Amino acid sequence: MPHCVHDHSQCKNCGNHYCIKYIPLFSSLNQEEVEQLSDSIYAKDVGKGDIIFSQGDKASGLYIVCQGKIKVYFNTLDGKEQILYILKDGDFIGAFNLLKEDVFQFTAEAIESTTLSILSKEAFNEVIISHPHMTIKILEKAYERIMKIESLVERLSTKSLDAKVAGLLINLIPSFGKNTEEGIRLELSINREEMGSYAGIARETITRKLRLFEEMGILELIGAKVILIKDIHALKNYA
Amino acid sequence: MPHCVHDHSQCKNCGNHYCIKYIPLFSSLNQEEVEQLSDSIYAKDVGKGDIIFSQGDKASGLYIVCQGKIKVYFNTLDGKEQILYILKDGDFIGAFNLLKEDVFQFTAEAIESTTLSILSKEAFNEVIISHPHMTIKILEKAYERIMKIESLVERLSTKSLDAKVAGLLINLIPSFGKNTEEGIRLELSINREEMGSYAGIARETITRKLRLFEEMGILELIGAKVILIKDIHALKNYA
DNA sequence: ATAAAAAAGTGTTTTCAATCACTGCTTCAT
DNA sequence: ATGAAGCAGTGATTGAAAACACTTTTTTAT
Repeated sequence: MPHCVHDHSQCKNCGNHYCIKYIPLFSSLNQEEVEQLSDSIYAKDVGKGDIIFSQGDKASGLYIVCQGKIKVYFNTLDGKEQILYILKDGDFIGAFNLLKEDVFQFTAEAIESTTLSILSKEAFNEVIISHPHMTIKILEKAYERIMKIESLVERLSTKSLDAKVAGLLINLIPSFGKNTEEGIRLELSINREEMGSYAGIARETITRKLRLFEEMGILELIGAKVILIKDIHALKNYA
Repeated sequence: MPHCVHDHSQCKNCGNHYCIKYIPLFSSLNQEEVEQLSDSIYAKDVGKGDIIFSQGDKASGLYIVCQGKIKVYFNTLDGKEQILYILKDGDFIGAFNLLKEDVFQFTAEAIESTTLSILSKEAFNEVIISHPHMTIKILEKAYERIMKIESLVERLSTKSLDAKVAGLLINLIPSFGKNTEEGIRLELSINREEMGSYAGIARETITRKLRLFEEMGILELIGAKVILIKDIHALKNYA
């Protein structure tokens, strides 16, 4: 279903007027440009566990997360999944693959109910040729992605498990964290297995290290899906 | 010393006429643009082991490798170095850091005698604003870098050491490999320690795994610095 | 050419996280 | 509401790579 341009009432998928303008990537476009683009952008709803694209698929579009969260991962030789990124509202994936005739090296899967905007390869190429300031915007996003993955390398290459788990938790804050009086509340939509596959360690080790941090008073485990980080400074000292 | 624009005789640093045009990043610029840029580009020679910039330094320029090789690494918590990239002729580093007011998260060190071209932050910002097709070129390079680092994550997250070492060797081919009749000859300017710090494993383990591959007939160790890959297909099967 | 220093190789020991095997706990569907 | 299935927690075991300690080789400097 195409995205709305003029009025909320025209769009069943999203709750915003002029919703394309609310996608950070397109925020610098004017009204006319937004209208042009709206014909090439389609919204798609996916549920938890749904695969958006798979390792090996030909890259055919730019996927923008409007609402929800997806994980991007690949399968290692030893049959495990390694998460590369967790994307939330405003993030996108697939742009760079469109510059070259290319195949996805990873799989994207929704970890909660998610609304995506999908821009076709053709429309994408047209936009970046005609809008240099958008190219710069994409370049800035590319840089963010480089920073993220370089810090993932940093976490993966650290031998200390304490540092890995602390680093993981800090990394999860932008995706799942909410500030409260007691501290930062992580409301996770990933399970222990997935936490492990993001940090590159075993599920059991995640459990044990979280318990360790809890015993030290750094955090509090509220059920399996909520972690209250009570002492962020102490945590940062580990990472 | 400024780069030559007009004639070899004006440039003591490099052996090419119009040498800026030989930097792939600038290959699309016309004569006039090259002349404009040449005032802002300086060449610098560094020797093996020289530090080009350090973790924590404010990013102040774009560093282009004209001739030679540099390693880009950071120090992990446990006091080890993790190599992120090995750059060779035509590669550059520091561009993305200039988009934001930013500090280098890693150190760059020459691993052999190297000639660099350094473009100031100001000149860089000017160029990318006024040359959209150069922005796209940088974006393409950004994508290459993303691909490289994502494949590093893939190698680091694989548990099997055989796969790590095989993956390392394959990764070193573009930097150090030469095709010969007997196979691919790696003439390394990094030592075993550095191979280890690129693959995220111990020096001794590199030694042992290389010996293993040699016993299997996949490669031949010619001294410490030369590796002849005799069976690239077998090697790829491991990675 | 030679000594000194750095790098590489090697056998042994140690360590610590993965794995295993199981129990307890949620979540989900009907 | 209830059973089933998936997820999380836990203690014991194991295995493999890191670390260690040393020798040998190579490189570097004088």
